Amino acid sequence: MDTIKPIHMIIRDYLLSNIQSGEYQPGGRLPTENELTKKFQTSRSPVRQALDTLRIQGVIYRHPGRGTFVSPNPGGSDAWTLTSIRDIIEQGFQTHFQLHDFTSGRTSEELDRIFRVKKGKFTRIRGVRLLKDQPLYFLNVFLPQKIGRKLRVIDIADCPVIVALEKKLNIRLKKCIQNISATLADPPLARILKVPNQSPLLSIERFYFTDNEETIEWASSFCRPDLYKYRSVLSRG
Amino acid sequence: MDTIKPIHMIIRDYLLSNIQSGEYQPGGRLPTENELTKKFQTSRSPVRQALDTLRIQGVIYRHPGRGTFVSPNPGGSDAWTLTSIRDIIEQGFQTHFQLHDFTSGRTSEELDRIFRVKKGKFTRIRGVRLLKDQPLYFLNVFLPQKIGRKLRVIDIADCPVIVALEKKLNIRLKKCIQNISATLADPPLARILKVPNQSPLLSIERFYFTDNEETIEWASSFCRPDLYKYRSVLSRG
DNA sequence: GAGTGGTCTAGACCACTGA
DNA sequence: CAGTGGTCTAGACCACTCT
Repeated sequence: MDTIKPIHMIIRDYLLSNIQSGEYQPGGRLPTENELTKKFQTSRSPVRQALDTLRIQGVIYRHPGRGTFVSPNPGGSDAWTLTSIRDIIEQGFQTHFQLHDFTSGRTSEELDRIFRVKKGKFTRIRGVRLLKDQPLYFLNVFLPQKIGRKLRVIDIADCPVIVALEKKLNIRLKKCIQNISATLADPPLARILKVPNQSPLLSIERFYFTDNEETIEWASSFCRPDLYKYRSVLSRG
Repeated sequence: MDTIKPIHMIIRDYLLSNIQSGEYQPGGRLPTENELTKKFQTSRSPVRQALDTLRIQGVIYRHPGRGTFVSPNPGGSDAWTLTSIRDIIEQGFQTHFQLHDFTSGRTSEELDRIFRVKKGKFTRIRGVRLLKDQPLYFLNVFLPQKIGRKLRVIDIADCPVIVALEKKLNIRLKKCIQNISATLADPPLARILKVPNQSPLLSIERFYFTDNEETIEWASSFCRPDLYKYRSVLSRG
């Protein structure tokens, strides 16, 4: 926490926490821009910036002449809504990670290609993420070894890997690209996830980037489709 | 086209088309805010609004002090990047739809729940979307019958259903919520998609909403994971 | 008519990067 | 140092909605 938070983020977080707490009900009306400028003693710009962020994430919707409203069903059902890196982090804190192994010194041409290096060495972290002792997904994370060796098992025991990178090593993740596909559970995966052999699995691959578009982490996960549904919101460009 | 396009959309489309045409190369630098304000004879606000939109969609990234750059690999590989409703529409135009059937008068309690009505009647459209004669996914669309009966087969022959709704019926779609999961191909689906029985399929369910958060269309699709990969971009909230 | 959000103007100060 | 993007101010006009 070396920098102060801009006003638009303060307003965004204020609204978000009031929506999550139920202060503003789904379908209910939010304060108008005018009211927010008065409440936070600011101008329209930061207020609109906060509201734009929430609208893009599908949290609210707005209608000229009528007002701003909370979108129905923000996360009510069993689906995980992931619209920003914040959501991935929050998901990590709401679930529990069971570490399988944590090894260093691995090499592969595929990893060289992903991280755009030559004959690199990498650290691999594998484990299962659980919700109430139910396995949600199997996770397979690769980091450049020069970064991975600075991490200890204790660092990733109670927080997501990306949070450990940010807090311990002060690496700021700026962007994440996801590829989503479907696959079948082979016998080891089936055993780990407690599903029948040859079950369908949701396969999510994530590339994490820093400020400079450097790839800093590659994660591949295999999710139980009955327990883990992926939800996203698209709006008008 | 009854309304004029705001400046920020003009700028956004200008940049987008120059990126897609290769005028601005991946990793290359875009004009600065200052240059864009001069080029379009406008102030910073609409310029920033255009750039913010593109950044959220992962098309560009920005760095204080350095400039604005085109993100690498915007859609280069075989994955479909869907970050807005525009992308879904564009995907529809880049592929071909083979209609299977188009029926009206269907009822079901599940549909009543989805469209928040009581004992409603619905129109169902089913078919396959192809790329170069290869089946990408099987599509199953439901609309309220009062809307569906205004559509003719010809209306959806050469454009996506959502475009037909907008052009023919002047219904403006504002938001789309997607649920993504994985499932297995049953024999009929396997035959249609030309994959082995019990193959894994990516299952994408989409709810389309109007201005007023009214559900106007429900679409369920089953995608071949080898030909259809779903990609999305997450950024810092 | 009063209020809403959408758009836009014309300034300002800041931290940061590169030469 | 001049230039970049990030943030913010204090206005303005518009189309739309509600009553």
